Amino acid sequence: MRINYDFNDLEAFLAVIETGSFHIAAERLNLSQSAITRRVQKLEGVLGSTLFERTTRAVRPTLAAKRLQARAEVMLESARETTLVMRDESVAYEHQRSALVTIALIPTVVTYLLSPTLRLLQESGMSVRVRLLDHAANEVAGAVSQGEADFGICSIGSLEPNTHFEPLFDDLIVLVLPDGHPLAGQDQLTWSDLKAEPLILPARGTGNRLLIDEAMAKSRLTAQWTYEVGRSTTAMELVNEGIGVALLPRSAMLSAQGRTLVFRQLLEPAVARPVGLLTRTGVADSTVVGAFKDAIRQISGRLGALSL
Amino acid sequence: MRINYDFNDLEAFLAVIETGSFHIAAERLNLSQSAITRRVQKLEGVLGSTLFERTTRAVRPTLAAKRLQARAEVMLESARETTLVMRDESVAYEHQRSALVTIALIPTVVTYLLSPTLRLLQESGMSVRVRLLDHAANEVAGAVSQGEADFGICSIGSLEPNTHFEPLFDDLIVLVLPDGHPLAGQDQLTWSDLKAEPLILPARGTGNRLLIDEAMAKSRLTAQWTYEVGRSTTAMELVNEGIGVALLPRSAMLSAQGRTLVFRQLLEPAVARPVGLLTRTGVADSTVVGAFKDAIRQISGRLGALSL
DNA sequence: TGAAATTAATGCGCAATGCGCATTAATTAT
DNA sequence: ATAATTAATGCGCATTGCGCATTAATTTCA
Repeated sequence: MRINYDFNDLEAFLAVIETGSFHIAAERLNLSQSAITRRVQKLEGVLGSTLFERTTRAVRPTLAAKRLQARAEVMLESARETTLVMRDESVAYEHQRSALVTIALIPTVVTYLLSPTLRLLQESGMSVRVRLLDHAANEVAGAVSQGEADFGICSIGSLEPNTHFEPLFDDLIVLVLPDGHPLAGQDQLTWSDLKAEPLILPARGTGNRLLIDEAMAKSRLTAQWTYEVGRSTTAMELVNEGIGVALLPRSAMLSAQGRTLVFRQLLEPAVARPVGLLTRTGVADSTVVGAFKDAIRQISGRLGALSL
Repeated sequence: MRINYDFNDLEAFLAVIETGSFHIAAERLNLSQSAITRRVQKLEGVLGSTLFERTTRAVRPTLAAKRLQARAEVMLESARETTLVMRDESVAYEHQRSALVTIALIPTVVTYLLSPTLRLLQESGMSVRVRLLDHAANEVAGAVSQGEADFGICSIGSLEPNTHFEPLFDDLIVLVLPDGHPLAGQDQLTWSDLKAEPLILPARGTGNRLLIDEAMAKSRLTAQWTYEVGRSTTAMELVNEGIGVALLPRSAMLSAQGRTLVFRQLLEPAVARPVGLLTRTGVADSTVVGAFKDAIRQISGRLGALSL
């Protein structure tokens, strides 16, 4: 779809609605009145709506104009902000990074990997601020690629061209159930066992969702979800409250201790994703960042595979 | 501020970044390759950033380009939606959404409000898919304002001009501690008690963070955080693992049952944020959306204030 | 009631912008 | 070394956007 109006048309429109006059709007924007008329006429043509009921003596916005006003304001402000951000971002950004480690990570690895790492570094006397960008995997990759984070811990959902992935462990997709659920009585399940259950699935577009959709296709199931969530913690809350059953990474269950939740492996096919360090290529680590990575590798090697 | 680029420039830019090639992008948009080159050059000139590192054989987006990408996508989609809406094609748009409810919400209200609501609606026989956009408060407001969600449940961090906020309950900021912590022995604490603790704070730019910074300023404390996190669940994991103590909304503690965590109210000043329903103005609710909101109001009225 | 004042719409001509075609320059692949 | 590929640039033409001048319409005022 081609857009046949531009920000200057929106600017003229807003000036007219705010001043209630074409010629005053023209003065405001340092244009001629006829240029303002033409911009508004252009907008009316493209959008197919009369925006002002006007005489040579009075200008009144239509309902359509009122509906467009808020949108136009948002669009114009967004364009202004984008211009400013693109022109100013890099200097301020670089300056703020000197005393801080920023790690982008999927939240399910906090208990398993990050907490032991932070404890180890605390015990070794390291004192540094840590900013955690706890995102979904796609956003972790984006944050690393864009240099917002020094490095990432995620699964390889979407690799960016300027990043390198170092696997640490494999994370199985498991079925999360409330204790006492009929399916909890079996040690292992297949995807067909999900047929009659109200399902809680990860959001569209995530790597986990793609894997689940694939596995269901292999099992000739259609993905009949009832609830779709962005965060594994939300899913676990809903399971805990008896709303449904969820498909989640095994590592998410480490933060579920004390909950009346159980998990079961799904076979035919078993689904797993590698989780690891994501680093931007061509950028040297600071001493602190290198120490963080080494500590994570050490902890991961020590812990071994997640138990089932 | 005059905007000297337009939606077609953004469209060309996105086509190049998505295809990784000027001439493929040109094919996609039914333009010549030289027109694509010129549009990108124009954008680079206006925004003052090189967007692609390119040879005649390879095109790579710069960091600046990755930053611009998300913004450009939003701006272009907003313009497209505006065009459709103004042409009254929104009738078809609304029709496609009738079998699904999309709710944007801060995750801390899942246990307290959403699960009881979903259970109530399940018991009343309502069968509908629910998409949960479980975001930070600013993103909830954005999702509602842009029509991505039918409504939101959030605290009033950033109100968008086309939204209406209906308060449901007040959410206190509390100190979250591991059981057995020295400060856990007191029923109530002041902000000065935090001085010697490794602090886990919400991310910059969030409403909770602003409130906390304010309260610390009032107590003549500087915000000496050690860890900064995006999600309250990450904070709770870190507290549970003994990494530090966290400042979180009271409602977050409802999902901490079974954990060896306790919370304590902070006084002088006591800090609270109203949490409620966020609705886009000028848009009528479908029957299903109205039922969801009524159920939430009913549950909230029944539950009353969060206990301390 | 008629004349004056005001203001949006339109015609005209000129400058600016955007485009495709053809060509050049650069970079890979063979 | 040559061929193939692809982004950049020159050129000319069509389209778009503008201000000035004028027209048409609508109020205001004596």
